[in-house]
Amino acid sequence: MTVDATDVPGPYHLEDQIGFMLRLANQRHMAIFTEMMGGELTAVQFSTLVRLSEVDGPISQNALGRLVGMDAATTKGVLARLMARDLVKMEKSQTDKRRYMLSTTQAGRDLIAKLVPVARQITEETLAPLNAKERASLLRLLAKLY
Amino acid sequence: MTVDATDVPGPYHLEDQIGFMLRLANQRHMAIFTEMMGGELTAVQFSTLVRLSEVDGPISQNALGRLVGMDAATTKGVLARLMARDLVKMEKSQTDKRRYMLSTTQAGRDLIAKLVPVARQITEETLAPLNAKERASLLRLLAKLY
DNA sequence: TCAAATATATTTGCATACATACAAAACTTC
DNA sequence: GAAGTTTTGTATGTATGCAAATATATTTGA
Repeated sequence: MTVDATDVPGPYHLEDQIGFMLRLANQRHMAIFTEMMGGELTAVQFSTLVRLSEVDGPISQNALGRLVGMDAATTKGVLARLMARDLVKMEKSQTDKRRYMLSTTQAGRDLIAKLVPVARQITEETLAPLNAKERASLLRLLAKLY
Repeated sequence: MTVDATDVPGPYHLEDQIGFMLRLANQRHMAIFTEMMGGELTAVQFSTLVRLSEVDGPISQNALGRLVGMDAATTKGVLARLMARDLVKMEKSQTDKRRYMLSTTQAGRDLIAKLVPVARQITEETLAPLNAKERASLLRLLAKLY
């Protein structure tokens, strides 16, 4: 009877856990985002507005939420805040009475145009510790995880 | 006068942004964590309890929070929930009247012993799409980001 | 066609997470 | 040892994020 080293896991270090590291990296990014965006939009609000301006046909609330990776409850709150600032508008669908049809306002499109360059700088600042090859590698690996 | 291609940024795609990808990858991990942990502890509660059992000398609230990457306000809530379940205990420091000295209870240590194997499985499940080399690379790159 | 399954939206409750402001205690420095 | 700074803990408000329950409307399939 022999001992198999693979049966003996090493010590459990938080720093070796993907979840712990994802949380810390995300926190660092969020700090950079909040600071550089100067409180204009949160990261989720920005993503949502960018997506809506991309599809820019009218789209339902849930469908837009899915495109940004938010569940229905979260989506409702994010859109409520965007609408309160007149960056997004909502109309009842004629064909499907459950739906609201969402679209950007001119103010929403103007704000996106202004903030996209800032968002590029935020990405640059977050990735500053990595070279070009490492950046591509990281994005590729993250994309595999979901 | 010539045109420099580096002056013309390409289109802005959310999928190329590190922040968007970090958020999605983290979400996927959290879903796996919540499901496999069966509601015993949240990811942050687990990390906090593991850290506290590692240092296992008494430690102040803020100091523990910093070791897990939480701010003071978040730390307070997390510890309140762990204490309510008798996984952590708190005593007033004699030498520093501002401080609470935190330590794990026997129930806390027992729970950690039971859950560490589950946490290993959660990490494995989250990283399932990657081979060994990719996993090491991802952890290394994430560690550079904060 | 009508019942069952789906899709959409809302609401509530709980758990991070950060900004901000505050009070008390301890430390540093001159 | 007094003044200024730092640390610790608390409280509040805002913003995700998910689970679960509810209600309504649409689509599907037997």
